[in-house]
Amino acid sequence: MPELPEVEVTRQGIDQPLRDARVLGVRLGKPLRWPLGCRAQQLVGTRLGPVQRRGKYLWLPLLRTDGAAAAPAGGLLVHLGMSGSLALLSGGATGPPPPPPGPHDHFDLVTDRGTLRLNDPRRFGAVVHAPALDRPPASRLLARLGAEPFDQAFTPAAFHQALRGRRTPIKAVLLAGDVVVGAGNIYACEALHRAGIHPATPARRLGPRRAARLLEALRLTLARAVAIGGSTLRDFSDVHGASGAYQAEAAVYGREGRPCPRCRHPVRRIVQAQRSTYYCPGCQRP
DNA sequence: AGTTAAACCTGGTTGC
DNA sequence: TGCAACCAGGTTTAAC
Repeated sequence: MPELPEVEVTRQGIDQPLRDARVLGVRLGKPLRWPLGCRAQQLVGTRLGPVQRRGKYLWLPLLRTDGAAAAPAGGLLVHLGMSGSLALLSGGATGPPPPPPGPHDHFDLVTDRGTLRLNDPRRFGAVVHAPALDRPPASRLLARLGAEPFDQAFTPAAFHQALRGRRTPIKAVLLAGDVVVGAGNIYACEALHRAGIHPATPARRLGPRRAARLLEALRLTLARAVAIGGSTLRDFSDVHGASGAYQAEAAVYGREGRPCPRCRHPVRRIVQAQRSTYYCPGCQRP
């Protein structure tokens, strides 16, 4: 489920409501992809700092307040995997207690401003404690990530340069996330369609003009998705339970056999790197 | 070194 | 209706 837009929508939903929230407790459900990496009790009494996003990861900084001074207590690195979502529930001092956890609710962060609950049926997601973003295990998980797509320092020329020498299909390069992060299967397909580039094109065959066009298409696609709440295929919802709307305006993803909105050719499905790729053979060129 | 499979886990859909 | 096979938003790890 969650690609960059869904993660960013989630970040925006929890950042302000949980700013400075005091952690009152932690509840763990079934095991996620990796263990938490610290004792739950270690988090109690800390306060939440500004929630950040790196790629498809969220970073929830925790500060320990010792009298007047605020000492870093590390933070939580959260990944939503394929089927995860976060919900912000009432609780603590703000209202009625949160509903009891369901069978797929695997992590609760109970605070005085509500309970942050991770629901993840497939359990590919994770909540991992680290002393800092640039220290293990966070640094190890983030080490291979490419540029942030909205980083203006990541220029079309830099993107073009990063694609040189890679004969892997451009779709697979976008998915790998070691050049630029954020696109998963939906938005990789959509960005390539918007750019008019065939997904099987070897990355190194993209010249500076098409590379620039693809980066711009990726930015427009991701920004549009963030603006309308991301995509909800099945599991995803924002922290208030609302669904995204992008899936309704996808041009090719999940639309095999239906006409391309740009040129009316039937959308085709192929498999690349064990994933379905949707594209239009009429207006996406190798 | 660069690319490609296998693995993690659950649930919904499709087909016999 | 029952059941097997296949599919799904991601990423790490091991193997060609």
